[in-house]
Amino acid sequence: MSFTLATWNINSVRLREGLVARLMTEEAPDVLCLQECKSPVDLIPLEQFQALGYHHMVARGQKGYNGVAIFSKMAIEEVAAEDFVSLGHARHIAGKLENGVTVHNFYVPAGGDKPNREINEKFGQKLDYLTEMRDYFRANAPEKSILVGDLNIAPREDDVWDHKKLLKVVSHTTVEVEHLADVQGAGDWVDVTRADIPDGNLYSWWSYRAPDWDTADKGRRLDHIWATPDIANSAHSSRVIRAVRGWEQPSDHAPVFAMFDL
DNA sequence: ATGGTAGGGCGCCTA
Repeated sequence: MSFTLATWNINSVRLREGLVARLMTEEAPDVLCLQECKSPVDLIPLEQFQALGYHHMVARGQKGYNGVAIFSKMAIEEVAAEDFVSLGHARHIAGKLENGVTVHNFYVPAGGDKPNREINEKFGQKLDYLTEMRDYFRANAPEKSILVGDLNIAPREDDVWDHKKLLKVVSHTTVEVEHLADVQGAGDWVDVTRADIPDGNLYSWWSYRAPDWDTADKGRRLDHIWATPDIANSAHSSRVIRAVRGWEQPSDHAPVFAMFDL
C-alpha cells in the first residue's frame, strides 16, 4: 500500500482556500498537513476540500493565529493535541490513519527576532517548546509514525542560502539546531527529505520581505518530514514544489512531499 | 542598525 503525504504552511487557509484546492487537484497527496491556518476549526472551508476527495480532517484552530490541520483521503482518528509550554496556541495535532500510520503535525513557535532568551521571551518559548517535544517523544516512543510541519529551524548548512550570515539569525542558530537534534534523537526520527535528497541546497521558505524571491533565492528549509525507522526505509520521491511559492497571492512557504510504500 | 512584506481584523501583534 502506497500513499503520498505533503506538509505546507498555508498562512491563512481561508484566504488561500483556492490554492489548497489547486494543490489537492494538481498534486493530490493522500494526506495534506497544513500549518498557520489562522482560523477557528469550524470556519475552515471543509466542504470544498471534501468535494475534492478529502473527506477526513483532524484540526486545532484559533482566531487569527497558528492553527494546524490534517486533511486526508483515508480515514483518520485524532490521537493527540498537545499544548507544549502551555501557550494556549493551536500548534499540534496528531491522527492515526486507517493504514495504521500516526501523523504528527507541528507548527513550532517562530521565536521572535533576537536569539537571546534574556531579552526575547519568544526565543525562550521556542527552545522550551522543543524541549517539551523531546520529553514527549521520550515518554511516548513513536512507532510507525510520521512527524511533519513548519519546525521553524533550518538545521543544515545547505538548508539556508548563507550559513555564516544566518548563524545569528533565529531559525539557524546553533542552540536551535541542537534543540531540534534532541527532538529528532528522542523519537529516533529519520529526516526523510534529507535521506532522499542528501546533497545540495534545499529550501521550503522565502521571505515576503525580500524582493525577487526566485532570483535572489534567499531561502531556508523550515518545513520537514520525518519518519520512524520502521517506515522511513519505505519513503521515496521527496520533493519541494517550489513553483507553488510563485502562484498568485502565495504563501511564503512551498509544500514538501514524500511517498511511502508500506 | 534598520526596514523591507504579508494576514487578521481594525490598533497592533505575529511571522
